[in-house]
Amino acid sequence: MAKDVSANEDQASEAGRDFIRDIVQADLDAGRVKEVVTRFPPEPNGYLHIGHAKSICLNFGIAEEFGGHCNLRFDDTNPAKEEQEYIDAIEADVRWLGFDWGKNLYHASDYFERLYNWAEDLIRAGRAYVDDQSADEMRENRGTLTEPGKNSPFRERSVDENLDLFRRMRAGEFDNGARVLRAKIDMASGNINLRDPVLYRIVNAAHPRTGTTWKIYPSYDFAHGQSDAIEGVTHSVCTLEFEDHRPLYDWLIEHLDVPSRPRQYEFARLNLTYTVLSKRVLTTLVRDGHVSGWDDPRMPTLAGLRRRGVPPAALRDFVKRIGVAKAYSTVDVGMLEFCIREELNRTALRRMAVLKPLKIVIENYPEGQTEELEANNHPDDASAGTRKLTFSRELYVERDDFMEEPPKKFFRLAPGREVRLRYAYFVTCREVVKDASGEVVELRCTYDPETKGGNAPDGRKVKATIHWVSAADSVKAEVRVYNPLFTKPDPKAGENFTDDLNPASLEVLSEARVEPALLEAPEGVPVQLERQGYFCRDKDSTPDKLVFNRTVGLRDTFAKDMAKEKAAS
RNA sequence: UGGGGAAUGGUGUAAUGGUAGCACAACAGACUCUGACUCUGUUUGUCUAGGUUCGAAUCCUAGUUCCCCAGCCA
Repeated sequence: MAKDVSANEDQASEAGRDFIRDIVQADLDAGRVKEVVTRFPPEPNGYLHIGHAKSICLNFGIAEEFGGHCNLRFDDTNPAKEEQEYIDAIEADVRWLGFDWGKNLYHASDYFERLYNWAEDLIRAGRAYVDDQSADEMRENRGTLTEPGKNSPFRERSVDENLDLFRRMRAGEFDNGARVLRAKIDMASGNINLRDPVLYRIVNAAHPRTGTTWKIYPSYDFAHGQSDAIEGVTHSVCTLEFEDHRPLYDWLIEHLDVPSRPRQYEFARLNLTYTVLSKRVLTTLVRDGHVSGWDDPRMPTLAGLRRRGVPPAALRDFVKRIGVAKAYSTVDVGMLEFCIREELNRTALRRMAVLKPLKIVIENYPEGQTEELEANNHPDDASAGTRKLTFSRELYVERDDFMEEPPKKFFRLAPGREVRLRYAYFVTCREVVKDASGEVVELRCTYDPETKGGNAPDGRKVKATIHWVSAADSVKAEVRVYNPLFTKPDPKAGENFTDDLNPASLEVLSEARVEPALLEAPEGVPVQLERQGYFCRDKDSTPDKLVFNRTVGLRDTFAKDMAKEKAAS
């Protein structure tokens, strides 16, 4: 790692304000809260993605900045969808992102008994009832967006009957879906969440933590606010789609004897161009094999980003830069790439590798001779040290660094042209060797021995410096280059989302050759392959086959100019 | 006349009645043993129409557009 790794974190301390932090500050100033308590409350029914990173950074960030704490709480109220695998992955991902909940790890399921007792309280107060209607009947009687609903025929049951029925629900006397417990609020409310929302339903499924102890489970609405209250959460921060749940959240807190009074605030969730962050779509992508798994490097999951080589500091920086607001917005994925490059430019060691090799032979370099040349591990950080590169008569350069008929702005190798091999010598292309089909298979070159180390004593300049590896020493590797998973900036997230899937999201370069130092590259730690981008060794690597992932390419104004010219002509 | 939200350059986000700022992107240039990095400069914005005010992104009125809600999901 290069020096000054904490530079980004220092900037983080001067983190910008947003409307939520303003509210927190005002509550502190007014003495409404003494210690700020937030929570990150994932449901363990999938893997965390970059949208969750925004929420994690917000919740943990606020707690940290105001000297409070943030709980990690699993909202595990629906055993039909939840699995231990997800619980484990979520904990690992939050830690990886750089946050520590200390001893503040909780589960909504820890509160099942207390929640149940509160439900009985509500029944005794005449504010909840057991409804025998089927799901279909309930839907019909709920009304529509513009028409009020109709009261359930079971709405006026006696407290005793409700209590008896609810206890029997708990005891497992009824089938899935036979009855539910509902809050008695207002079937004519314009807010559909207030039309007697379901508080408990019967679910016959094993819960990852409570097993088969419970036959009934609280709904999100009944569990969330009360869990916040139990934990002393002061600021319950969630996304915009819960805005019209807030009246219900408040109603429950008001009518229950809870130990504290949390408040809910909502912010806009993250959207990214060329990316889908819907859990349903991500799950389908994995299940139907469109990607290799939750940690496929093309996935926007934290596991995928980690495997791809994205440093957690880059993600934190990204979240800081995009801000927090209530306006619906879609962030350009280019912003993310910028944050990744910025972090990696500072921290990643430099190496050389040729992705699409083209052999060159230095005709005037003695056969069998080799020599060691010194190369910097980081251009801006001498403490990163140097390494040796082996130069020899036969080398590989990048195919894209040679053109037989170069256009005007192409500065690299071409017949008769002299370029610099990085850290080595000036070489001149003398002859182009082609195979029967006319494809260039080899370049015959000469080198200037006077230019050792990369500079000419006569002061002559060269317009390009290109990377290379030695033919004998370099190691074969597979390099996986990732393109966006979707072809459109605003891909469909509905049933037919596969229409927008990018068939070329994965490019495998199986003939790459890397310098020997890369044999020791640790998995997941990116290096810069000079002039190309940031890459890290993938977990698929074996002792005889190295596999690298491209995290992100370097900015490439040349390629951009060429593309523009091509488009113009 | 169902309820709840949101509108500031291409994108994201500030400005809480007083010079519309920052970042990304884009463009032009400098530098360069990475066509990277870095540096310099430039372009581009307050949804619309009225009103209040010395002064409006901000306040008022009317409109427009977009998002969320009719799970026994969260």
